[in-house]
Amino acid sequence: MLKDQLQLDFSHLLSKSPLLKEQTISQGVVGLAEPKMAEHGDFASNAAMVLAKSLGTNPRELASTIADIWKTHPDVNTIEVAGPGFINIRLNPSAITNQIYEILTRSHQFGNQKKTTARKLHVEFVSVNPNGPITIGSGRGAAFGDTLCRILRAAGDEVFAEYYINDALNSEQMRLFALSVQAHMKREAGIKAELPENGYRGDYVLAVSHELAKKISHDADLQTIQEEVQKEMIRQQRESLEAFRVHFDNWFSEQSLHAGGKVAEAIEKLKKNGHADSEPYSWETTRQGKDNVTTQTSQEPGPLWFRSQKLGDEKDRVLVRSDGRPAYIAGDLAYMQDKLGDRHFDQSLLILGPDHHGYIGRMDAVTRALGFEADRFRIIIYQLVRFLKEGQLAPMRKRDGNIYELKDLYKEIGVDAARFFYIMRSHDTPLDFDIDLALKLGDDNPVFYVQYAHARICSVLAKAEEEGIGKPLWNPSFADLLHDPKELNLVKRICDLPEVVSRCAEDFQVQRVATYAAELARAFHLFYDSCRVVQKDQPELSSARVCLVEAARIGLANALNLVGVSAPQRMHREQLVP
RNA sequence: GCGGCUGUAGCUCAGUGGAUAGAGCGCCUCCCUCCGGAGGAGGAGGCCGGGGGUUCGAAUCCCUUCAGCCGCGCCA
Repeated sequence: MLKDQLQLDFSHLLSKSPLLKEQTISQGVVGLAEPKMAEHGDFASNAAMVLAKSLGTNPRELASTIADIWKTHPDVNTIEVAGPGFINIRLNPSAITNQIYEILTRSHQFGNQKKTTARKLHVEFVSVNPNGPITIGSGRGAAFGDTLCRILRAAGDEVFAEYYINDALNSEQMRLFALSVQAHMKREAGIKAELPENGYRGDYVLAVSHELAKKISHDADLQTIQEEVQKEMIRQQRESLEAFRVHFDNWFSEQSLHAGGKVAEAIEKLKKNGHADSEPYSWETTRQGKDNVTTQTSQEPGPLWFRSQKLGDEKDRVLVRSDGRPAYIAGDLAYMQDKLGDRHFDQSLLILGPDHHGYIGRMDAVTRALGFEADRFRIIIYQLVRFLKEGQLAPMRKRDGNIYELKDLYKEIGVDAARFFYIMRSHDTPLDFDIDLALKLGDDNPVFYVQYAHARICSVLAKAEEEGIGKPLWNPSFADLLHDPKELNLVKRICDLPEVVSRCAEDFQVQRVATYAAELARAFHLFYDSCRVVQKDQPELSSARVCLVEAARIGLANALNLVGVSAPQRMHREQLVP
């Protein structure tokens, strides 16, 4: 927006100057930034300090030379050199307020960018095993992943969100889950049945067993039970995620890779590339105290090894177990080939929880072994969520029956608060989710602060309608009517959105959108406190301010939409009390 | 041991190599004849974990060290 245009204009002006002709002047060299202190102007440039060295001049002298050049720009009001060589620029207020026109015009598209070459991105997230409901732990991945998808789309990329269903029939975990369910079904039918060792317990297992007993007999073969119970768990997961406003373009079945022969194909490709073999030896890794000790044994026949260590992994991996069943990584291999090879995604992003660090090395090896450039695949790890209830650390394990489901969380505090809380902190930071605090938050809740600003604007707009101001179109003559520092600050804050979006798309730090929303809400509240919008005796000013306030509403609504939080017309206090 | 992440106000955390370090909560004052007070103004509270380096300039980049959390299966 304004800043980009100025940087472009300024670099153009500089490149015409004989003094600086030798230098390559790009937008980056101009380096406009918004100073923290208002007295330093609307924008400051450090160009003189950056260029001084290569030109062999004094930064302050150079700064005043540059300042003289930029002073010719029509939007510049005053320009001065300060400190070690900063160039502080104050713009004509109308240059700032005229931005309102563009914001109003772009409306719900405001903040979205167009890229000359949109990347085709694949984003996989959540993908929990179909052996339990979505927990509050995976909820972070759901909120983060969905938000990231929305932001990447806004930044101009083509995004395909996919859920990878771990439904392989040869999965040990799923076999154990099916066995556990079968045992519960038998018990319910009054038949004595032992739960397998490390079997699944807990209310949800009983519930799903009960549900399944209505459809099939406990005598059914294990594969049928596994298929049916998976179907039911996935249905429940999907329901929870939809209600949490988390959308997937596709639910991808791991089993389809096995059944369709894609796993076998990928394994063959690896063998051909020389990255897999079944040398008749194998290693055994045992744990001695704190250390892993690897000893070479010579068992025959050995498994098929993926020689991932040569590709940067910490050790080789078993690709096909000694008994001929493919290991989990074989599915990953086929899936990668499917995404980057068959479906031609430019890049594949995989969002994983904190218990998957070990994944990075082997997946990078998988990418390389298949012959893809390493940077076409990227894992993003989010850190642990801990969940506190009544001051206690609440367990989330799936086998002790005491899980906290994502569903329960958003039923308690609402989807808006839950989503906002999940993404308002960097995914790199561990998150303590105190449910009691979240419940009593009410007034202090940052999401309400932002939503309240939006609702307040809607009230103002309704008031304007009542007073006959309606929804005026932006008139350039309004630009000069808005000159209060709070008004100018509000416009500048709104204008930050496009840059926030691009930066988030670069480094995945999506909490910046939440920070933006809170800052914009603050700028609005500050404005609201000192500038009355609807004033009968000043129709022109009122119209101008209505435009400004509508622009602020657009900024808030679009930011909230990016993080999957609603932008309400009004807030009801009674909604806070369940 | 190896690897990942984190260390910023009493607490929870923001922070684009830039000038005097930011918010919320909590604590202490104050502001509604008024478009929603779920708001606003002010106060107290900081060797940005320690040390070195790069730079005109470092909370931010590099190295090192300390502390905390997490991960390292022919499980997925």
